[in-house]
Amino acid sequence: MPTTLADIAAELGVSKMTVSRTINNHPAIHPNTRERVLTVARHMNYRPNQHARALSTNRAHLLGLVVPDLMHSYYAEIAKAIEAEARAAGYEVLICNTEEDAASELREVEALLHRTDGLIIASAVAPNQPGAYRRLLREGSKLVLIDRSIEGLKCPQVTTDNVAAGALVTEHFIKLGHRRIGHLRGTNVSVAHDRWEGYRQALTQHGLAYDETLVRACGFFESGGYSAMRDWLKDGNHPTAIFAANDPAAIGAMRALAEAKLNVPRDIAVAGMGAIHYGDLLSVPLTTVDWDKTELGRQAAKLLIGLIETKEQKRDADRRVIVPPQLVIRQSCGAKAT
Amino acid sequence: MPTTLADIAAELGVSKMTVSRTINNHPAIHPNTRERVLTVARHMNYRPNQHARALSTNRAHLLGLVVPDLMHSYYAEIAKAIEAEARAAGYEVLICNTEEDAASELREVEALLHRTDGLIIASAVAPNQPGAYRRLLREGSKLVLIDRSIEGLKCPQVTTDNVAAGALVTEHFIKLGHRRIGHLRGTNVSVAHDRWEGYRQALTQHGLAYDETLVRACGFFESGGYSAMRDWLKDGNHPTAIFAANDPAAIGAMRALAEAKLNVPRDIAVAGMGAIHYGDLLSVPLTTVDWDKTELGRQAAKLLIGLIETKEQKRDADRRVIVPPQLVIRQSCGAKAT
DNA sequence: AATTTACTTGTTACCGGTAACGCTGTCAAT
DNA sequence: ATTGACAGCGTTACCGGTAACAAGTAAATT
Repeated sequence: MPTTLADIAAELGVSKMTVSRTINNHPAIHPNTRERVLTVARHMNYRPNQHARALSTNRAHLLGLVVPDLMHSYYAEIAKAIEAEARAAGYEVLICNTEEDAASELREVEALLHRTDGLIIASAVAPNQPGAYRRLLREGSKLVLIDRSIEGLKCPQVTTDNVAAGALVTEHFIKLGHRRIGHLRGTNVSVAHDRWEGYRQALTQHGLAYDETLVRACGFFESGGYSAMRDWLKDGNHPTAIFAANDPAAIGAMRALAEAKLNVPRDIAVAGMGAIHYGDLLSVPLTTVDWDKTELGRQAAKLLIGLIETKEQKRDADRRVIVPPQLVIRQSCGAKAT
Repeated sequence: MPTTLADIAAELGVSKMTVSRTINNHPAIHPNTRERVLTVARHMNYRPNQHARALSTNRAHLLGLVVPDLMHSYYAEIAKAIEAEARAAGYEVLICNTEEDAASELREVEALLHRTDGLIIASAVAPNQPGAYRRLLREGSKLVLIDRSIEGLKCPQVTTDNVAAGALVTEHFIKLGHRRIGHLRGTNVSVAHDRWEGYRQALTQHGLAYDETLVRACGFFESGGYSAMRDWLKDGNHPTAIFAANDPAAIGAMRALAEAKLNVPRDIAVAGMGAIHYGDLLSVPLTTVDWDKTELGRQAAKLLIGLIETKEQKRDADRRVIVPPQLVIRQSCGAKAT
């Protein structure tokens, strides 16, 4: 059985409170006492019981992180940054992988809320369904949305500018001379909508008509990009350039193209989004849009910890943080070397 | 304030215990009562306080996972498998990233042990320093080692056969006609030792002398592989084939080779280990050794949960699980297409 | 009818901490 | 000498659950 405060107190003939105060660096403790307590605590190998502490203080020093795909280096990088930031502030991080499933996400979120002090969520929930999260926020849960936003939610949200990101890619294709630019859309979440919006804006701005037949859904996984592209090739009438929902989808699309013996970028140009790890080392280095994922994670962690540790609702309560997106030109788009 | 058992009990005019028993599916509850309790619980949006429960039962339903590099798809895949397995058994997973730093690993492990029911560790601690973990085990901590083993520790360990894996790669190079096969070694952990051992065994078995000058340390990160290879090229007298500590290191080495305008595999053949995600899509697809990481994670989670949930020390207490390694031949080794 | 048995519910204490308040003793100010 | 302030430490109650035991009631047995 591990040592408790009471054990130390008994050993020294003082009260539990004295020991507790010492452990928590309370000022009203005599240096001599402090010394004696700390010595015995160390000697008895004392470690505070976090559950008891959490029960008492209603503070677990635990953050929850909910991501749709831990295997995607994008979220792994975010997770790593959050973990580092949290640890520095004395928090641990509980990670939950949802595989883009909104239903299981909501179930997990409910479970996590009751053992953590707050959650950082990259949500798979449709942005026009803020109901569940609105209720949680009303009940006082501390939430921060990361990567994907949900409108009308009074909580901090940390994202990139996905409209700009989508426009960046589309514009780049236009400048390279493409006129039939296709878009593989993600699922029904903000980033997919925004990237699609950016795509349309760029087309319009450059005098190109938006053509519905050039947009297909593919989700955010490689498998989705692969099957969407394969079907498109089978159906015929495919575009000369593909802007995919994200890098895994782009890689899936390129796999379908390779199988069809089509050359990227000569036959079809491809670009993704999110700057996956090793995207530069692929057989056809992937043109994409990058933004500072570490910053994303760091900001989210900071905001959440701020929400937790400040009593009054500060102006951070529904702060929006936007990290700027940046076009990364590599070979898959067919641009001459930069 | 969230609803508690007492709130529900008061609402219904029953005791807390009746509510508690209902929530925990205790059999001795009248169906009518159960129904009434559950209805009110749902209506009042009740969620059990996990800290209180943990304090009472000394069971947190939380597992800790300690990995050296979350950005490495290898560990992300393991983490994902563990998380799925744990969730299915009613556990959540707390993830800690150590960046291969043994000191911070031990610090974190201490902290995690007091809020989890047990840990799964891919340890960066040297295998001949089992002291810290031996003490924890003696104190009754539930530990399972994954990926990397530490000898003489009475806890389950789940790994692949790294000696065989190292031999597989080395033998493959030998069969391709290489005589000067170099090895980039990882850090001072079991897998690095074992892969090195397999390398030496294969050399000896095929009548090749082990040459110390053909082995250099590079750690387990891409950066280490890069700088080790770059230095080697600068120093001259490099081998015709490189067996790297793991896939990131192999990728780093290939980057150094590319910078030196050397062709892989024509000028130097390369192989890694661990089958990183997208290793097949690199500009030079990476020859590597693969094993079932999902199985690795699943087994580790099962064993840990077994340790936690069974009272007596079962024979699982120091079970070894070995998943078989398998050579994956791609282009970086220079073999003709398979 | 008396006793046993099974089923259902309640009581009490405790898990290991912490908050809030109270008590004692010392020392400076009046 | 009295008072007040303050430092240092203790008491009590409570956080929200659960284990262990007790007890009441209805059905079954003798």
